[in-house]
Amino acid sequence: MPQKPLPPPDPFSQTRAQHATETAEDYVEAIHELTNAKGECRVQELARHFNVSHVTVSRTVGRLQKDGLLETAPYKPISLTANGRKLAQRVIKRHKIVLEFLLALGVDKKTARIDSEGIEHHVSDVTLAAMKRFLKDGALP
Amino acid sequence: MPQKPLPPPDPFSQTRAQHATETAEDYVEAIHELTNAKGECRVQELARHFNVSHVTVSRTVGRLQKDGLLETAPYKPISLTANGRKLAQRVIKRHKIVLEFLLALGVDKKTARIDSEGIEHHVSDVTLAAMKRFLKDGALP
DNA sequence: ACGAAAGTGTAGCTTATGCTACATTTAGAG
DNA sequence: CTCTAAATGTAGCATAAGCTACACTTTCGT
Repeated sequence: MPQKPLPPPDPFSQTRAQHATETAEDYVEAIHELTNAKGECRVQELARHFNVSHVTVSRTVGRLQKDGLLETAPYKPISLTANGRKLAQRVIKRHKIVLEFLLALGVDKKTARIDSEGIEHHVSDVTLAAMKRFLKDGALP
Repeated sequence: MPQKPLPPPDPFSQTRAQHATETAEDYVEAIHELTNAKGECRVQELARHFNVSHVTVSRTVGRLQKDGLLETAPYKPISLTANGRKLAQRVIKRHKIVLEFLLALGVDKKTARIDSEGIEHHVSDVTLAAMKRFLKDGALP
């Protein structure tokens, strides 16, 4: 007999999940750098950094806390968890390589900065390795 | 005197708008190629192509029609408008350059295909020019 | 010509990301 | 110490993109 339709096995997926991941990466990266630069990281700072309202930041921070990437409390600063720090370090390293790669390619600094932020989330380990090789060898394989 | 708060001057912006643009680019690209390959483009084909439900495609197609990028009618195939075709050609050209660039960099075909789809939306004209130059000269400026 | 299968549309739910307006807390000036 | 300004939180709305379930067309085989 036809059973009751199974509960949604995959509540959200694909693009939505990917965007959520990109957001997480952007946030941990920013939190890591703002913390290093200013000693602590505040909602308002993130809002300025991303050029969005503090409300948007506040909600996203809540989600990332639920996901175990950061910790905070009402009216308190935001700090990364061990997991968050690990992710941040990976993301920052990747971002740096992409940026340097674009510069090596002859892209001007301002454009390279902008493009690298968009591109970084879509660079696989394989492509990242190719960029590193290029930066080191200055030539093709 | 404090006037009534102005009506929202910018109903949605930034990330949301950018994602919407990326979606538009992906769709016109796919529609252009599916039309070339199969003579016509159907909702179901797009759903298979993007690996999403036909409902998602249907809604997005409605928005893109409203935006003047394509035309369709209930139960009819989808075709690009002049604007849609123009956008598609730009996107396809850019995508092709990014893909060839990654291949030239030594990235394997499968990875290059995947990464180029993520990267293409974030490559500015400046960076695209740098990639073209690299493909042509095979060296740095 | 009819009935089933495939395709498409509609209703309604979810999450993620934006916003404004308003409430609350914290911190700093006096 | 108080009182205000800045920061943060909450309520409530919008859009975009994902889904399932169900209804309706089209198409195609028999």
